[in-house]
Amino acid sequence: MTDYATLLKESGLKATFQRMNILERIEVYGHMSIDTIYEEVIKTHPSLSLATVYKNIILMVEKGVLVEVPITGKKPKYELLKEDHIHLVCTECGDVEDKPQHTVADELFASMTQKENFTLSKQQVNLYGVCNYCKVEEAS
Amino acid sequence: MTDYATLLKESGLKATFQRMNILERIEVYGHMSIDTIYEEVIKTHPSLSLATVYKNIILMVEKGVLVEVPITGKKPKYELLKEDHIHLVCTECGDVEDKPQHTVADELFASMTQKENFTLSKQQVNLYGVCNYCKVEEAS
DNA sequence: CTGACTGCAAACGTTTTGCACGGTA
DNA sequence: TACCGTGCAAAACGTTTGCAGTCAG
Repeated sequence: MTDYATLLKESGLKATFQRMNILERIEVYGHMSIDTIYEEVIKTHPSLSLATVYKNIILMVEKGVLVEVPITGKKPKYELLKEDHIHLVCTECGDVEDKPQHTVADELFASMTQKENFTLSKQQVNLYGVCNYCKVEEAS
Repeated sequence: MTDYATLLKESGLKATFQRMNILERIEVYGHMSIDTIYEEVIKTHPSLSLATVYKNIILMVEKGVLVEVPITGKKPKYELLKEDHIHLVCTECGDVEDKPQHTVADELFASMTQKENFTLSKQQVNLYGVCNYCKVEEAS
């Protein structure tokens, strides 16, 4: 459980209830779209405005509190900035799974950064495929 | 230089001038957004409608002629379906670079597919970072 | 010739904006 | 108290849709 108030203040943002609720919901769910964040937070904070969600997501991405995860054919999702990990993004359901940094992945990063002259940001290594749940669904 | 007419017909689509122009521009540029496709094609085909571009991109992605490449914080780009490769996506300028399939990457795919029960589609391995051009820009 | 495709214009949903009010520090 | 942040409603924007006319096969 993160101290959202401190996190926000360290990023130069005021610790409002709206922002802390947004961060708390994202931490619980892992990865959320704007819509889902809004729908979740109004359950406990019904006066929340969708415009406020938009403004805050943009702001918190700029400040590096949140990270945007793009999804093929769908709206992007947002997660808290956390330690390096790989995203497995399901092309069927859009679900995002975090996987710990992998030694093979490290080699790939080193190779790309050195040989290809392209500095990889490890927070954004997104591999697209079909998750286990959707594989089972497809078979039926 | 691909035979776009045959490619389209094999996918069950009529080979219209609009579609062939769209495919030709995408092949030349490598990766394009809807806007850029429209702006490019009207240069040689001024009566083209933006709605037609939307309809055709959606259709050709469905038919597997085109592949959508999601870009953090930007609109998606589209490329022709081609042999397996890795996408290096620049988080600064949004530019996409293709890199040939890498032996290290193959190991990563095998690992994810076997251990993690997640079937990777090799056409969609997108690594985000900062390209060489933007690195030079940032330094100034 | 016929169904698929196009272009237009309107409709739609999402995101952004401006502003008066309210809350944090 | 001062300013940042919120909520509202309107505006702007990107995308989709319906339809009448056109074209590829």
